[in-house]
Amino acid sequence: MPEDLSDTDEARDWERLRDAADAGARTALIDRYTPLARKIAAGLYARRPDDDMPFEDYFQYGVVGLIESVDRYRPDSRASFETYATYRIRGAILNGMERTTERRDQYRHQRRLQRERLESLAEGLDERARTKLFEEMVDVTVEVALSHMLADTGMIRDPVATQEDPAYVAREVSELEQRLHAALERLPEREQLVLREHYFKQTRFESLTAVLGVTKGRVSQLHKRALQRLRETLAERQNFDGYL
DNA sequence: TTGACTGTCGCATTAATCGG
DNA sequence: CCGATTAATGCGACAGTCAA
Repeated sequence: MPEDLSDTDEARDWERLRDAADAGARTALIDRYTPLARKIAAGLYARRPDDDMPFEDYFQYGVVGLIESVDRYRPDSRASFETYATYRIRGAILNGMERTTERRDQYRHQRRLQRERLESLAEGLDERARTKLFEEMVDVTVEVALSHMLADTGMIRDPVATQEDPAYVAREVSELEQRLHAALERLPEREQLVLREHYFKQTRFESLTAVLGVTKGRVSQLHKRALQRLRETLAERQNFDGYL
């Protein structure tokens, strides 16, 4: 975050975000407060009960909370954004820790896969590799976002249910959720199923073989293809790089 | 006690291949 | 060409062994 961003810039960003749903303003605001998320994550990390979760994940959950904050905060509300966001960021990290404890094994496994993907790019950063790195970042982000949201809400919110359930009507759905949901909806049925089962219910590929009537090798291929499609869809619309 | 080594398990991924 | 299977591969976690 640039140090010289003035309060005026920030006020203008809030205005652009609220009035015009300006993606650039949104990213700027997220960038501006990322250090806050890092600070809160560091505080919680220092008092961590165990070593199950690496710092990057505290931070990652913090950023998710920050994004939610930016999307839901009303500039004209009484509380300052920092106060509002601090509460949410903290909550997001604590939720993340709780879920992590509950699903330790699945979590570790998932992390390994994510790490692999990024580490495979660590060497020889020429221009082509950089492009690829960005694509991989989007890919990993999609996975992290999916596991976070699907696990958190039980399911990406169903638009039909949203209309019928007053509790949901009142609740704002974040832009990222909407995008993911839209992208997910566009996937072929079987690929959707793989993602929903795998990320929401932590269903192993082996168990999906019975549901889909295919072997786990095929499930893996469907999973890979689904992520690829999601990545392409999300990359079409820009600004996804603001999420990590 | 410790830490290096080895084997095994459970999992996802991938290359090769098949069949419609 | 596309969807699917099979077999091989790779990886982390974990447990057991054994010498230092």
